Formats: sequence, structure tokens, C-alpha cells
Amino acid sequence: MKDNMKDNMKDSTKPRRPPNARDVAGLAEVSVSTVSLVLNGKAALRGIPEATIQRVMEAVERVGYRPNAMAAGLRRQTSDTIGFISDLIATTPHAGPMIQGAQDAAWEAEKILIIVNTGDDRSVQDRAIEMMLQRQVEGFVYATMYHRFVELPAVLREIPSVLLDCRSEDTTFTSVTPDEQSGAVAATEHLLSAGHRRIGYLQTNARIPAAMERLEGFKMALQSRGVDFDPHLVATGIDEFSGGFEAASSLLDLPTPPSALVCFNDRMAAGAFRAAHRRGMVIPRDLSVAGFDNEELVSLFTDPALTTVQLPHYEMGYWAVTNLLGQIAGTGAAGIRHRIACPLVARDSVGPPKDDPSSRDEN
Amino acid sequence: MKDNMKDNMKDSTKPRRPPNARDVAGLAEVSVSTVSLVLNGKAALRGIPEATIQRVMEAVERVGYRPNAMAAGLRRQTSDTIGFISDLIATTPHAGPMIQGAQDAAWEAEKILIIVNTGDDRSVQDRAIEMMLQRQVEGFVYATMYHRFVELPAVLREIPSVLLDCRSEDTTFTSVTPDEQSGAVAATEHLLSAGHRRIGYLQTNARIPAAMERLEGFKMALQSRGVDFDPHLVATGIDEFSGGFEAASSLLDLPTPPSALVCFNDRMAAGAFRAAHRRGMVIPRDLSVAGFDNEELVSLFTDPALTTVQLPHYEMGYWAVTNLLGQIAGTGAAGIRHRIACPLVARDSVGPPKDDPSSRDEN
DNA sequence: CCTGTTTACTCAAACGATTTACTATATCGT
DNA sequence: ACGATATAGTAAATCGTTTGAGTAAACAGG
Repeated sequence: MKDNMKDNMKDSTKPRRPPNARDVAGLAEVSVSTVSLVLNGKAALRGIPEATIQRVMEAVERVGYRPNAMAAGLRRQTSDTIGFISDLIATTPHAGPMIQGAQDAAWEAEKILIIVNTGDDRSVQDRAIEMMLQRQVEGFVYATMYHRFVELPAVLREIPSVLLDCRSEDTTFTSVTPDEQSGAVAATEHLLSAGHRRIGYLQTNARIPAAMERLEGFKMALQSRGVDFDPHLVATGIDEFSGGFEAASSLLDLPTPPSALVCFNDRMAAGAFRAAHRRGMVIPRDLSVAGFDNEELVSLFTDPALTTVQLPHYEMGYWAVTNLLGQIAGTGAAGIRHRIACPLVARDSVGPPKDDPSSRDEN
Repeated sequence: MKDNMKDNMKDSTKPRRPPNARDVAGLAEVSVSTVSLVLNGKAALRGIPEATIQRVMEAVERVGYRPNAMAAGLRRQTSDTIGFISDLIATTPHAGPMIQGAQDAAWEAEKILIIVNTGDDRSVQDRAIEMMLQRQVEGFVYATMYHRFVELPAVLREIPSVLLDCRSEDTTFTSVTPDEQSGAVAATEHLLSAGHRRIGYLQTNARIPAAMERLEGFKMALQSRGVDFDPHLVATGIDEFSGGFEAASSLLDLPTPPSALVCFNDRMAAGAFRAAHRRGMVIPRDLSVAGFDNEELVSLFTDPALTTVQLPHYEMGYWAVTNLLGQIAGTGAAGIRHRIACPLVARDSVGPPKDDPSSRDEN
């Protein structure tokens, strides 16, 4: 009676603490140790009979028990958490899949991601890293929205880290980036195979690895087919629609204009479309165009749809976390530089050159 | 000597445990209690002199101490973490700013976000929520990439939750959505002010709140200016470029076509551009067009640039977390339905009607 | 009956903080 | 000189798990 009253008092007064392992143990009439053992699948190893396991499971169900991950983590000295630092990915349209890839890889390993977008602000970044370390993240993914070189905060050296879509001078970091060069090779070869020999290149004026490597791929592809690279066919502008428009205009106004263009990115390619249209040219009849990035909207709005090269964002995100988990588990190596292929997405902006001298030779 | 040896052994054998409060206390020659007091700014209240505070801080610096958030959280029974469940936001281009807004609000309150993209998979969602609850999240933001009705898992009722860009039949949940209706009113009034009286509407065939509310706003704006709503001027299609193209085509082929179009979204508006161009019409001379969503790339590629209505993604994300934090702190109310205004972004796709009868009256 | 092994658990010490209650010394008013 | 008050701390309990070491009971073998 007295007990009963006390219980009732307790029930109504308590701020309703969520059930813990002790509650489960009480109900199942075992010790908390046993509960823990059962819940962690170590019951078999310790010779705990099926009947007891059942009792525990029922009790778990009955009280609605949910293990407290902080307590477990504290004891186990793990957090099952990885930190994802990015400059601006969440706000950048086509980089979102990186997060998805990272998340999927983490998910499969029962880890979760804590993501902070620093907006490229150093102090935010440093505080974010500090917060994550306090939360005992097991590793970092350091991601940028486009392939570039970064200066890394020194703390990243303390725990496993991988660079996603960026690189550092410090080669002890693992990094994963698009294989820009082979992507550009693919695009260029696609044009070469269509019969083009006089191919222009629309280059960005940004001094980033992507710029160098794509141009390099362009040159390599030409060379492998025995076509001379002509520097006059490279026009430079900002890597947006307007830059593409201007750069393409300058090439199309040449005495002998190119019959095809490889563009640093889709936006520039879209600018090239406009430049061609303004001159009464029809794509791909009068000009073939290949882009880079495979931005959904660009290919939706270019008419005909733009042939382009896809950046492997999802795959990079996935690879980054997979490698990171390897490092954390001690089974994977750090310091490797991984490149992921950029597949060509062939659509309708590429055709044979209008006056195709090679078609007589090669067809 | 023996001690020394043992210490050395320890030093070289130990897997290098990160420094904890005890280490700091030892160096500063105080108790761990004091260290905690100092680090939590409670030193003043407890009359701990400046000199001791200094000693502790120096020791913290010296050993590179970083408080373990899991241990603190366990003791304090808080995680300073909020869960962010979304269907597909990370992969949807224009919804990214929601995450940024949510993050910024969380950041200001020293909370961190754990984000999971469920890809609209129920089982992933349920597991994600379970994981988050185990990690003691203090509340949930449940977000969708476009404004729609959702069926919520029952567990969300257990702890504070807010719906971001979606709504539930259960009105005990706080929700924040775009004020679609007033956005459509703004766009329509913009056209009316330019002199248009015969305005078409390109509607999506998706049965979502955004569809109803935008159309409703369109009607309201007409009515408030005394213009009769003509159902024949509403054409329906899928909410993509192609749907816009087709729907606009059908309206433009009417015996007396509209002089302006309000479109469910920017993609349909872009389709309308193409339909107009195909008919030799020039925008905005022959047709004015207003969109909805303000997708960056669309406005970049439409020529002239598209006048549209912006969705307040960032603001919604920010508001959602702010309200959630209020609920968590017990100071904020739940169950409120908040709408955020959608500002008009006037660009160049709207002009006066070609043959403007009202310009004689009103100008 | 005694010893050794297996079975089926339990005990209690961690993990690393926070916080309440307590103590020891110094200072002050009377 | 005495009790009261302020000063400057500390000890120990606690949060909810995990886990290595331990143990009681049952059983087998001799």
C-alpha cells in the first residue's frame, strides 16, 4: 500500500526518464550485463540460452527501450560518427550527390555523418572542426564544391581524413577527384570520331586544376589522333554562360572557324549555343559542341540537348567515405590519390562536320 | 627509478589516450571539479580567483585538452544535436539553401545538425529516426524537397519536431512552408500592372499543395483587379520543360491567345519560351512570362532573363530550426503553421502587352 | 564424495565529464 | 576569543553503457 503510493507518486512526479537498460533488466529479471550482452549479439558467445534472450527481448519491447548511444560510445570509445566539412556544397546545385554518396557509404557501415557547410569561412571551419572533434568523430571528409587545391587546418592530421574533390600539397592525405583529363579525352575523341579535325576549346580563366587537366586531356586526344593542337583555337573567358558566349564568338569569327567546340563546362557550352544561334548556325549541323559537368538543367534547356561529360560526384562521395572507414578500421591505406572516371554523356549536340574532308578518307 | 621506468613503459605502450580533465587537473594542481567549473564559466559564481583560472587555462592549452562531448552530454542529459530528416534535398538543386538555413540557425545556438537523406525510402527513414533517437537528438526537422503533404512516423510525436516545406494532417506539428498563394498574387499583379488582362496559367498536373495554392493566388489577383478568371486560359502539363512547352503551345494556338503567362514553375516557363520562339514571338514584346521557383540556371539561360518568384528556402530552414529550438527550450509554441513570403524577382520577361487597350485608359 | 568442467549468469570497474554537498581556512564583527 | 560569513576549493555520486573477472549451481568422471 505504502509502496504503491510511493510508486504512484514517483510515476506522476518524475519528469519521465526514458527507459534504460536497468529497467529492462528488472523486467526480464536478469542483470544489466545480460541485457547488454543480448542486445549486442554476444549472448551466444557467453552461453546465454534462447529462453533468456527471449525474455530480454520481450522486456525491451515492453518498456520501449532505446540504447543510449552516448553512453555506449563513451564506454566503447567510439562515436560511429564521421565529420563532413564542406565549403559550399549544400548550396551548390550539382555537388549534392557527393553528400548522398558519402551518406550511403556511411550508412552501410552504420555510421552517421555530421555535416557542416562552412561557407568558406575559416573561423567557421575551425570552430566546426573543433566541435566535431569534441564529439569524437572518427574521421573527416573535407569536401569542396569544385576540384581545387586547399590549405588544410593542421588538426586534420590528428585523425583519419580524406579530401573530396580537392587536393592538398600535403600528400599524406588521401584524396579523390574526378579524372578530368580522361573525361576531356573522351569528349574530344567523340568529336574526332565524328570527323572533326578543327576543334576549338573554350577555357575558363580560373586557375584551377580542372582547367589545366581538361585542356591537357583535350591536347592528348588530338595528339593521339595525329591532329595538331592549334593554340589559336583556344579562347578563354569566365566559366559562365557569358564567358562561353564571348569565347565562342571569338572563335566563330575566325577566318576559318572550328567545326566543333569542347567547352570547359556546360555553362560555357550553353553560351556557345547562343553565339552559334546568333550567327544563324544550327547545332549540330554547323557546329558540334561538347560540354563538361552534365548539369541537369543545362542539358534540359539546350536545344538540341548537350553532349557532355559527367562528373562522378556520387561515386567520389562514396569512395571518400569508404576509404576513410578503411583508414579508421586500420585496414585501409592513407595518402593515396584516387581519380574517378568521368563518363561521356552523348546527346544530340555532336554530329559530323558540315564539310567533312575526312569522311571521304575514313568512311 | 622504478617509477620512471614504469612511466616510460606506459608512455610508449599506451595507445595514446587523448588528454582528459584529470590530466588538466593534475597539471594545474586543482581537482577535476575545478577544471570543469572553470571551463564552463561557472568559476565566477563559485568564487574561484583569476589566478587559478589562469593556471587551469594554461594547463588546458599545454596538454591540448578537448572536452569530450559524449561524456558531458551523458551527464547533462543533452546532446546539443538536432536531427534533420529529408527525402531528397541533398540531391535536389534548389533546395540546398534549406539545409544552409537550418544549419546557420543551429550553429548560432551551438547545436549541430545530423542530416540523413532517406531517398524517400520508408525503411531508411525509420532506421534513421531510430539512430537519431539513440543519439539523443533533441528534436527533429522533417523536410521535403517540395511543398507537399506527408505521413509522419509516429515517433516524431515523442520529441519536438517541425515540418519543413511540408505539412501533415496532424496539426499538432509546427510547419513552415512557402506562402505560395501570395507569391502567385505578386507575379500576377506584376503582369496586371504591366497592362495585361488576358493572362494564361500553366498548371502542373501534380496534385500538390503548391499547385492549388499558386493557382488560387492567380485567381485572387485577377479578381482583386476586376479581371474575370477564364478557365480556358489554364493549360495543364507535367511540371517540366516539355510540359510547359506543350501547355504554352495550346494556349498560344487559341483564337485569341493570352498576352502573358503565369507558370507553375520556371521549367514550365522555359518551355513556354520555346513555344513562343517557335511561333516567331519575341519575349516580352509579343508575350510576357512569369515563372516560379527562381532556379538559378533557368534565369541564366532564358533570354531575356525570366521574371519569377523566389522560394524562401533559406528562410524556411532557418525558421524551422529556430522554432524547434524554441520548443526544445520550452519557450516556443508547437502546432503553428507558418508561411513565409515568396518575393518576386523582376527580370526582363515581362513588358506591356503588344496591343494594350488599358494603356490608353490607365496611362 | 571429491574435483574439474561447463553453464549461465552477475559484479563492479571503467568511460569522462558535471554538480551537489561538503570542508578547511581566512576574515570579520563584537 | 567566539561564532558567523566568505573564500576557495574538493569528494563523491551520477549519467547509461560495456566488459573482464568472477562465481554459484549443475553435472560428469573417477
